[in-house]
Amino acid sequence: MSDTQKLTAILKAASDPIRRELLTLLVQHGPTRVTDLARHFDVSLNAVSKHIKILEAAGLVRRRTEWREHLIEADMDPVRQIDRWFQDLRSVWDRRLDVLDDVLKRETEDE
Amino acid sequence: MSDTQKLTAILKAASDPIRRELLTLLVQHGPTRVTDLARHFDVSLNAVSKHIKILEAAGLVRRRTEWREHLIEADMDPVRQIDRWFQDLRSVWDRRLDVLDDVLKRETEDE
DNA sequence: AATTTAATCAACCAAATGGTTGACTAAAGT
DNA sequence: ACTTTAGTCAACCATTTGGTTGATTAAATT
Repeated sequence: MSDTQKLTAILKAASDPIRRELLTLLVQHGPTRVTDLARHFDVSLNAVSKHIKILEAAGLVRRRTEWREHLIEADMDPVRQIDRWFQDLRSVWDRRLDVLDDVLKRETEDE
Repeated sequence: MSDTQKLTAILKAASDPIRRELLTLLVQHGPTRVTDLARHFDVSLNAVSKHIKILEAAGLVRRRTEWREHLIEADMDPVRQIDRWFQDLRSVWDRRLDVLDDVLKRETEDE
Protein backbone atom coordinates (compact mmCIF):
# COMPACT_ATOMS: atom_id res chain seq x y z
CA MET A 1 0.00 0.00 0.00
CA SER A 2 1.40 3.41 -0.98
CA ASP A 3 2.00 6.19 1.51
CA THR A 4 -0.85 8.15 -0.01
CA GLN A 5 -3.19 5.23 0.45
CA LYS A 6 -2.02 4.77 4.02
CA LEU A 7 -2.59 8.43 4.80
CA THR A 8 -6.02 8.24 3.19
CA ALA A 9 -6.92 5.22 5.31
CA ILE A 10 -5.74 6.92 8.49
CA LEU A 11 -7.57 10.16 7.85
CA LYS A 12 -10.75 8.38 6.77
CA ALA A 13 -10.61 6.24 9.89
CA ALA A 14 -10.16 9.35 12.02
CA SER A 15 -12.96 11.24 10.29
CA ASP A 16 -15.73 9.33 12.06
CA PRO A 17 -16.81 10.61 15.51
CA ILE A 18 -17.38 7.12 16.95
CA ARG A 19 -13.94 5.99 15.83
CA ARG A 20 -12.31 9.08 17.32
CA GLU A 21 -14.15 8.41 20.59
CA LEU A 22 -12.92 4.82 20.47
CA LEU A 23 -9.34 6.04 20.14
CA THR A 24 -9.84 8.42 23.05
CA LEU A 25 -11.21 5.64 25.25
CA LEU A 26 -8.31 3.40 24.30
CA VAL A 27 -5.57 5.90 25.09
CA GLN A 28 -7.31 6.72 28.37
CA HIS A 29 -7.99 3.21 29.62
CA GLY A 30 -5.44 1.07 27.80
CA PRO A 31 -6.24 -2.29 26.20
CA THR A 32 -9.98 -2.93 26.32
CA ARG A 33 -12.34 -5.69 25.18
CA VAL A 34 -14.68 -5.07 22.27
CA THR A 35 -17.79 -5.46 24.43
CA ASP A 36 -16.54 -2.99 27.01
CA LEU A 37 -15.81 -0.47 24.27
CA ALA A 38 -19.25 -0.99 22.75
CA ARG A 39 -20.89 -0.14 26.09
CA HIS A 40 -20.08 3.56 25.54
CA PHE A 41 -22.11 3.90 22.35
CA ASP A 42 -25.73 3.49 21.46
CA VAL A 43 -25.08 1.50 18.31
CA SER A 44 -24.96 -2.29 18.15
CA LEU A 45 -21.94 -4.36 19.12
CA ASN A 46 -21.67 -5.34 15.48
CA ALA A 47 -21.36 -1.72 14.40
CA VAL A 48 -18.58 -1.13 16.94
CA SER A 49 -16.86 -4.31 15.81
CA LYS A 50 -16.85 -2.95 12.27
CA HIS A 51 -15.47 0.40 13.38
CA ILE A 52 -12.66 -1.38 15.17
CA LYS A 53 -11.78 -3.30 12.05
CA ILE A 54 -11.50 -0.05 10.14
CA LEU A 55 -9.21 1.41 12.81
CA GLU A 56 -7.22 -1.81 12.70
CA ALA A 57 -6.83 -1.69 8.91
CA ALA A 58 -5.53 1.87 9.25
CA GLY A 59 -3.01 0.68 11.83
CA LEU A 60 -4.41 2.95 14.53
CA VAL A 61 -5.30 -0.02 16.69
CA ARG A 62 -3.92 -3.49 17.37
CA ARG A 63 -5.66 -6.61 18.58
CA ARG A 64 -4.49 -9.27 21.02
CA THR A 65 -6.84 -12.22 20.79
CA GLU A 66 -7.05 -14.55 23.77
CA TRP A 67 -9.57 -17.19 22.82
CA ARG A 68 -12.86 -15.42 22.62
CA GLU A 69 -11.69 -12.20 24.23
CA HIS A 70 -10.16 -9.62 21.89
CA LEU A 71 -8.09 -6.98 23.62
CA ILE A 72 -7.92 -3.81 21.54
CA GLU A 73 -5.19 -1.27 22.08
CA ALA A 74 -4.33 2.04 20.46
CA ASP A 75 -1.21 2.43 18.35
CA MET A 76 -0.07 6.02 18.09
CA ASP A 77 2.63 5.43 15.49
CA PRO A 78 0.52 6.19 12.40
CA VAL A 79 -0.56 9.46 13.95
CA ARG A 80 2.96 10.68 13.44
CA GLN A 81 2.40 10.27 9.70
CA ILE A 82 -0.59 12.56 9.86
CA ASP A 83 1.34 15.11 11.84
CA ARG A 84 4.13 15.04 9.31
CA TRP A 85 1.80 15.64 6.36
CA PHE A 86 0.13 18.64 7.92
CA GLN A 87 3.42 20.03 9.18
CA ASP A 88 4.87 19.77 5.68
CA LEU A 89 1.85 21.54 4.28
CA ARG A 90 2.16 24.28 6.81
CA SER A 91 5.88 24.68 6.33
CA VAL A 92 5.43 25.19 2.59
CA TRP A 93 2.70 27.67 3.44
CA ASP A 94 4.96 29.56 5.83
CA ARG A 95 7.78 29.60 3.30
CA ARG A 96 5.41 31.16 0.77
CA LEU A 97 4.50 33.85 3.27
CA ASP A 98 8.21 34.55 3.75
CA VAL A 99 8.69 34.90 -0.01
CA LEU A 100 5.76 37.29 -0.12
CA ASP A 101 7.35 39.29 2.67
CA ASP A 102 10.58 39.50 0.67
CA VAL A 103 8.73 40.68 -2.44
CA LEU A 104 6.93 43.35 -0.47
CA LYS A 105 10.15 44.45 1.21
CA ARG A 106 11.97 44.71 -2.11
CA GLU A 107 9.10 46.70 -3.61
CA THR A 108 9.23 49.06 -0.66
CA GLU A 109 13.00 49.50 -1.07
CA ASP A 110 12.49 50.32 -4.73
CA GLU A 111 10.31 53.32 -3.90
CA MET B 1 -21.98 23.49 14.03
CA SER B 2 -20.34 21.76 16.99
CA ASP B 3 -16.59 21.35 17.34
CA THR B 4 -16.95 17.63 16.76
CA GLN B 5 -18.84 18.24 13.55
CA LYS B 6 -16.25 20.77 12.43
CA LEU B 7 -13.42 18.33 13.10
CA THR B 8 -15.32 15.62 11.25
CA ALA B 9 -15.77 17.90 8.24
CA ILE B 10 -12.10 18.87 8.23
CA LEU B 11 -10.83 15.30 8.50
CA LYS B 12 -13.28 14.04 5.90
CA ALA B 13 -12.23 16.81 3.55
CA ALA B 14 -8.57 15.94 4.09
CA SER B 15 -9.15 12.22 3.66
CA ASP B 16 -9.46 12.41 -0.14
CA PRO B 17 -6.22 12.30 -2.18
CA ILE B 18 -7.43 14.79 -4.78
CA ARG B 19 -8.43 17.27 -2.10
CA ARG B 20 -5.08 16.88 -0.32
CA GLU B 21 -3.32 17.47 -3.64
CA LEU B 22 -5.46 20.58 -4.16
CA LEU B 23 -4.36 21.90 -0.78
CA THR B 24 -0.73 21.21 -1.64
CA LEU B 25 -1.05 23.05 -4.94
CA LEU B 26 -2.70 25.99 -3.21
CA VAL B 27 -0.06 26.41 -0.52
CA GLN B 28 2.66 26.08 -3.17
CA HIS B 29 1.27 28.46 -5.77
CA GLY B 30 -1.02 30.76 -3.80
CA PRO B 31 -4.49 31.81 -4.99
CA THR B 32 -5.44 29.91 -8.12
CA ARG B 33 -8.43 29.76 -10.47
CA VAL B 34 -10.64 26.68 -10.50
CA THR B 35 -9.76 25.86 -14.11
CA ASP B 36 -6.04 26.07 -13.44
CA LEU B 37 -6.40 23.76 -10.47
CA ALA B 38 -8.45 21.30 -12.51
CA ARG B 39 -5.66 21.06 -15.09
CA HIS B 40 -3.62 18.91 -12.66
CA PHE B 41 -6.17 16.11 -12.43
CA ASP B 42 -7.70 13.71 -14.88
CA VAL B 43 -11.24 14.19 -13.63
CA SER B 44 -13.71 16.69 -15.03
CA LEU B 45 -13.78 20.38 -14.09
CA ASN B 46 -17.10 19.70 -12.43
CA ALA B 47 -15.60 17.08 -10.17
CA VAL B 48 -12.84 19.48 -9.11
CA SER B 49 -15.40 22.22 -8.54
CA LYS B 50 -17.24 19.88 -6.17
CA HIS B 51 -14.04 18.99 -4.31
CA ILE B 52 -13.34 22.67 -3.82
CA LYS B 53 -16.79 23.22 -2.37
CA ILE B 54 -16.15 20.47 0.16
CA LEU B 55 -12.82 22.05 1.13
CA GLU B 56 -14.61 25.39 1.37
CA ALA B 57 -17.35 24.01 3.62
CA ALA B 58 -14.65 22.60 5.91
CA GLY B 59 -13.00 26.04 6.02
CA LEU B 60 -9.75 24.76 4.52
CA VAL B 61 -10.12 27.04 1.52
CA ARG B 62 -11.56 30.47 0.80
CA ARG B 63 -12.90 31.92 -2.43
CA ARG B 64 -12.54 35.40 -3.89
CA THR B 65 -14.97 35.76 -6.77
CA GLU B 66 -14.19 38.35 -9.42
CA TRP B 67 -16.98 38.14 -11.91
CA ARG B 68 -16.57 34.79 -13.56
CA GLU B 69 -13.14 34.04 -12.18
CA HIS B 70 -13.04 32.40 -8.78
CA LEU B 71 -9.71 32.66 -6.99
CA ILE B 72 -9.26 29.86 -4.49
CA GLU B 73 -6.79 30.13 -1.64
CA ALA B 74 -5.80 27.83 1.20
CA ASP B 75 -6.63 28.66 4.79
CA MET B 76 -4.35 26.87 7.25
CA ASP B 77 -6.27 27.83 10.39
CA PRO B 78 -8.49 24.73 10.59
CA VAL B 79 -5.43 22.52 10.23
CA ARG B 80 -4.41 23.67 13.66
CA GLN B 81 -7.62 22.10 14.99
CA ILE B 82 -6.61 18.74 13.60
CA ASP B 83 -3.14 19.07 15.05
CA ARG B 84 -4.58 19.90 18.43
CA TRP B 85 -6.87 16.86 18.48
CA PHE B 86 -4.10 14.42 17.65
CA GLN B 87 -1.68 16.12 20.01
CA ASP B 88 -4.21 15.84 22.83
CA LEU B 89 -4.70 12.19 22.03
CA ARG B 90 -0.99 11.59 22.09
CA SER B 91 -0.44 13.52 25.29
CA VAL B 92 -3.04 11.40 27.08
CA TRP B 93 -1.30 8.36 25.63
CA ASP B 94 2.10 9.53 26.84
CA ARG B 95 0.73 10.29 30.30
CA ARG B 96 -0.64 6.74 30.49
CA LEU B 97 2.79 5.40 29.57
CA ASP B 98 4.28 7.50 32.36
CA VAL B 99 1.78 6.10 34.85
CA LEU B 100 2.66 2.61 33.68
CA ASP B 101 6.34 3.42 34.19
CA ASP B 102 5.58 4.56 37.73
CA VAL B 103 3.68 1.39 38.50
CA LEU B 104 6.51 -0.73 37.20
CA LYS B 105 9.08 1.29 39.12
CA ARG B 106 7.11 0.97 42.35
CA GLU B 107 6.74 -2.77 41.84
CA THR B 108 10.48 -3.03 41.30
CA GLU B 109 11.15 -1.04 44.47
CA ASP B 110 8.88 -3.37 46.40
CA GLU B 111 11.00 -6.38 45.57
C1' DA C 1 -22.25 39.14 -34.21
C1' DA C 2 -20.58 34.65 -33.16
C1' DT C 3 -17.79 31.83 -30.31
C1' DT C 4 -14.97 30.58 -26.67
C1' DT C 5 -14.21 30.68 -21.65
C1' DA C 6 -15.18 30.25 -16.45
C1' DA C 7 -17.72 28.20 -13.39
C1' DT C 8 -21.94 26.52 -11.24
C1' DC C 9 -26.25 23.88 -11.05
C1' DA C 10 -29.13 19.76 -11.78
C1' DA C 11 -29.92 15.11 -12.71
C1' DC C 12 -28.21 10.87 -12.77
C1' DC C 13 -25.23 6.62 -11.62
C1' DA C 14 -22.18 3.15 -9.32
C1' DA C 15 -19.69 2.25 -5.39
C1' DA C 16 -18.65 2.97 -0.57
C1' DT C 17 -20.27 3.80 4.20
C1' DG C 18 -22.55 3.00 8.50
C1' DG C 19 -26.13 0.85 10.34
C1' DT C 20 -29.31 -3.21 11.26
C1' DT C 21 -30.73 -8.25 12.26
C1' DG C 22 -29.85 -13.16 12.38
C1' DA C 23 -26.84 -17.12 12.35
C1' DC C 24 -22.67 -19.22 14.05
C1' DT C 25 -18.52 -21.02 17.14
C1' DA C 26 -16.81 -22.09 21.15
C1' DA C 27 -15.74 -20.87 26.08
C1' DA C 28 -17.69 -19.94 30.78
C1' DG C 29 -21.22 -19.84 34.28
C1' DT C 30 -25.23 -21.97 36.53
C1' DA D 1 -26.94 -30.39 30.47
C1' DC D 2 -28.39 -25.74 29.57
C1' DT D 3 -27.70 -20.91 28.94
C1' DT D 4 -25.13 -16.94 28.80
C1' DT D 5 -21.10 -14.52 26.88
C1' DA D 6 -17.67 -12.74 23.30
C1' DG D 7 -17.11 -11.77 18.97
C1' DT D 8 -17.24 -12.39 13.91
C1' DC D 9 -19.52 -13.20 9.48
C1' DA D 10 -23.17 -12.59 6.05
C1' DA D 11 -26.96 -10.44 4.06
C1' DC D 12 -29.48 -6.58 3.68
C1' DC D 13 -30.81 -1.46 3.61
C1' DA D 14 -30.61 3.69 3.32
C1' DT D 15 -27.57 7.43 2.77
C1' DT D 16 -23.40 9.52 1.27
C1' DT D 17 -19.71 9.99 -1.93
C1' DG D 18 -17.31 10.85 -6.13
C1' DG D 19 -17.88 10.81 -10.63
C1' DT D 20 -20.30 11.78 -15.14
C1' DT D 21 -22.95 14.63 -18.82
C1' DG D 22 -25.77 18.49 -20.26
C1' DA D 23 -27.70 23.06 -19.54
C1' DT D 24 -27.09 27.71 -18.10
C1' DT D 25 -25.12 32.70 -17.31
C1' DA D 26 -22.51 36.14 -18.52
C1' DA D 27 -17.79 37.89 -19.71
C1' DA D 28 -13.95 37.91 -23.05
C1' DT D 29 -12.09 37.02 -27.54
C1' DT D 30 -12.17 36.80 -32.55
